[in-house]
Amino acid sequence: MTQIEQKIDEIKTHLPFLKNASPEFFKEFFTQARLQKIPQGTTVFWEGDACHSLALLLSGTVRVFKTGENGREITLYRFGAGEGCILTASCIMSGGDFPAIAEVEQESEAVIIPASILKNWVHRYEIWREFVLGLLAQRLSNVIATVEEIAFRRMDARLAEWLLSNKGQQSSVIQTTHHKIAEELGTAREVISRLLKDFEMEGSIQLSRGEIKIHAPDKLIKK
Amino acid sequence: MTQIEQKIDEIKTHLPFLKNASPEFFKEFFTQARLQKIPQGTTVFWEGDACHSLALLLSGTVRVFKTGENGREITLYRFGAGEGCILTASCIMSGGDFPAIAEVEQESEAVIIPASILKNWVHRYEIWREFVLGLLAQRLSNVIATVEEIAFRRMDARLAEWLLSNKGQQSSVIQTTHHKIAEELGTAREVISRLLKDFEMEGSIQLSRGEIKIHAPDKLIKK
DNA sequence: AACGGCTTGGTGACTTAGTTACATACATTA
DNA sequence: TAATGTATGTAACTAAGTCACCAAGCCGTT
Repeated sequence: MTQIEQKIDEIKTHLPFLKNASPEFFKEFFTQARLQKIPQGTTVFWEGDACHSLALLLSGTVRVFKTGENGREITLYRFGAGEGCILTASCIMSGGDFPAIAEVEQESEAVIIPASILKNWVHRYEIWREFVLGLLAQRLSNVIATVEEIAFRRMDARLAEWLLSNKGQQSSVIQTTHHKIAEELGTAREVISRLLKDFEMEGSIQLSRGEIKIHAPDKLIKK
Repeated sequence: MTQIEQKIDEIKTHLPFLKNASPEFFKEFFTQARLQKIPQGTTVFWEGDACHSLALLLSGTVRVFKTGENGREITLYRFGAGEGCILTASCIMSGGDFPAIAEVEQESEAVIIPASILKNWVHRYEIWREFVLGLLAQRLSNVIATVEEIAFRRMDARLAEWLLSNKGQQSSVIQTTHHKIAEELGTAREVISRLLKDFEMEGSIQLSRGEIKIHAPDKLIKK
């Protein structure tokens, strides 16, 4: 197996929709696709950017978020291997601007598809259409779920849930700062510190600098 | 001009994308399309519904909203003539459930397209694709704007804005209840009553049962 | 080790928003 | 006009967000 064949194989495992592609699309995809490593911390899109290309991730994760005047942030969703920044696709198709900020959280390797090619493929290949529409639909329901979260649920419940779904399988330790959690959930650092202190008081967790240890997950579930 | 020709003409003015349609698509559209009147108050979709057809509005408006356990509601967006319930299209294309509730606010006349036909057209007609993708992209950015609103902006500012954008051109009177405004903005009736009272105290508006009269729009703009 | 600067977390006081539980006021119809 | 239902007012309390500042831990330099 040549190096190129190996790479193609790797890309296929990360972008499963390619497995059902016609030979024609398959060939064209690999003719146009350009591989690129994107280092951690890179801002892929700024709010208001025109979109010139779509990134399909093979590895790493990207966080898409909004910022408010007061400097607070809220995460809309993240995407990882096999997914693309569908907001890009959305604004390529509709000609609008990118309405948020997208930042690479963990170093990513991505296939870059120029905007004009993306649009062309949407019209020519069913499999690509299905892929793009599927992602778009999924994002829409992600963001609607976010609206529901922040409109109706209490902060302590959201925080408890976040803690539970962000601990490792066995470890039960989370390495993060109060500030980062606040940006996840769209609130202020002080609010998170306060609630975490409460959780610590009731014995659910234990706090130390840059680290949260979960002692009683069952107590958190009940929130 | 026959009655049918007249109707076709009317539909064309409400669904402008048809003006650029190929004769082939045009013919098929009018073969499949079924006209239907939907009375006010009808719930078009319940949360969790499977979607069997898409409604394209010729007149009237539909409100799409979420409800929380405590009975509160929040409006995600509304759509009117020339637009379709794109969440339907989204879940038709991705096979998911409808993640919210859609209710007819003002009696509507709609063209009903069965799910299977919709999907078929997406693959066959560029003009239909553009239409569907355009709506989808627009909804996504609507809902993202909603997230920003509720995550970062103060209630008094949101209420002031709502009042200003819901008054008539000259009238400056809004016929509604505090309860309905609360459901628009995703908060409790008491909060709206309190803020409106404050606005009245400072002389911006005047309250009476079922009615809000705006006296000093400039004071509201500053919020 | 001592210093300074930076990051992280803690805290109190205050404002805004959401909840609970009623009390009134108005409007429609029996 | 009595009864009922809808709309609004309000007080008391809890939850969340803001502001101002402090303290502790961390890291590099001297």
